[in-house]
Amino acid sequence: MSSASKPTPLRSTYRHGDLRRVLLEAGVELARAGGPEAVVLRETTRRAGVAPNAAYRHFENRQALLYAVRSVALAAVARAMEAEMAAVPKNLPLAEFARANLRAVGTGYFRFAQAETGLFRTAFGPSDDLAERAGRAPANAERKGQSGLDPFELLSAALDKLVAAGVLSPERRPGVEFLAWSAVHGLAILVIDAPLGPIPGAQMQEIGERLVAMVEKGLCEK
Amino acid sequence: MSSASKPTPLRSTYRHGDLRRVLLEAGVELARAGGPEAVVLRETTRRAGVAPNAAYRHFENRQALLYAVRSVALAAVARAMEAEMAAVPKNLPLAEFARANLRAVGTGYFRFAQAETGLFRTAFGPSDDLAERAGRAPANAERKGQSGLDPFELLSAALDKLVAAGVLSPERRPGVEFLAWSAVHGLAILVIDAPLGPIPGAQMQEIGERLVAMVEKGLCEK
DNA sequence: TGTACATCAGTGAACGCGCGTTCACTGATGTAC
DNA sequence: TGTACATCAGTGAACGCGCGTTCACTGATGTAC
Repeated sequence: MSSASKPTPLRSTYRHGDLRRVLLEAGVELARAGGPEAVVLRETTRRAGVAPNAAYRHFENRQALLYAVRSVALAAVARAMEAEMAAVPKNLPLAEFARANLRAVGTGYFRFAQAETGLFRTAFGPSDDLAERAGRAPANAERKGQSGLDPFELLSAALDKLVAAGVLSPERRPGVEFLAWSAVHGLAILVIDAPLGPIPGAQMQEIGERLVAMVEKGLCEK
Repeated sequence: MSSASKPTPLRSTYRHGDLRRVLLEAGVELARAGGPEAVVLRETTRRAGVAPNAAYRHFENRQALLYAVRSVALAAVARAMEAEMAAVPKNLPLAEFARANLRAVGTGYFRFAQAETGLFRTAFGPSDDLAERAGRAPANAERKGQSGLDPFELLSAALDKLVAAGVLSPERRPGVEFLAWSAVHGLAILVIDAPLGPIPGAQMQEIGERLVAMVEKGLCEK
């Protein structure tokens, strides 16, 4: 047991004890820096200071690790949205509160996309596994925020509040989350990928506000 | 020169004569089937019936090939939008025509995303080369439609028409393309990646219409 | 019209890379007696 | 309290894969004379 020659022991025991968590955290770190395609088994184990195949004791394969990371990322998005919602003044009139709440959902989402691009892309990027898309991976406690809701459920709840406050008519309610989500997600992509060319940062904030206003207006008014 | 033993000659001359075009077409085909990450040098040359390194006579590297493919994809999007716009009745009142024109831009874009997902993702996917993002690859004739406008320019033109028709006030005009683009692009992503889970195809068409209506309303009304 | 020659498009072989995954193993741990 | 043993988390080595890219080459083409 000559321990001096090893490059970085990082752990004195033969058994790790908490490798699953450490691998997951390393995977999240990779996702944060490089998006879903950066979540790679070999690098993950390297960071955990462990042999590449050790991961197979805790994850069936690379895809399974990526799922776990994605759940963490989704939870992070949810928490960012919740934080934004928590900043909405509680003493507003009902209708106004409901609107502010929806705006908070949008800006929370949007800000997270700006601040944590890699995690955002991991959370919402294409799931290359068709099984997941087909719904084989259903509701997952891991992907939720403190409120117990995932990002999409937070949006739905905000829209329900809008109906309850009489701002959005009930018959227009069904499917509205898809419209709202499309707009905000599209803006997030605009910021992340800049497919239309770079946008001056100064303009960005204003565009975000105008977009949310557009959604609110386009959705609610007769 | 025993030609019988070769697996598939595909070409009798030693020189190809038109390899650049053939490589580009093979690359487009790969993009069509698998998006930007499928545009891979070795497979492209394989399809062209040529040694892998032959590509370097025509493209500096893989990235250069991908750019060329992206330009073709952008031109295809532009043509799809133009086709949709051409279907707008010419005899409508000015304001109505301008609105219909904007809707055509949106639905053309959206339909292309549905019909040609791989090319769409190639056209608008993240450009992993920062140089391109920074603007080193400026206006490119290749990426335009018959009208000489690229997809983004088509959208801008439609919005200008909206102003000219008095539907959109001039002071609200600046930056509006980003709002409109965000909404429609977000919907396209919704369809392609289904990050919110599968959406019944029947609902899809309706959602598309409602989204475009939302944009129109949210943009124009006071 | 015929011949010598420069050009340069495509060849063949090889490189190093990092990846996911499988195999037979080893040795620390915790439990049963 | 002490010993034998089963468990199973992590090891070490290896596999095959497809990729981008570089090298020195070869031989068909078109031009100059």
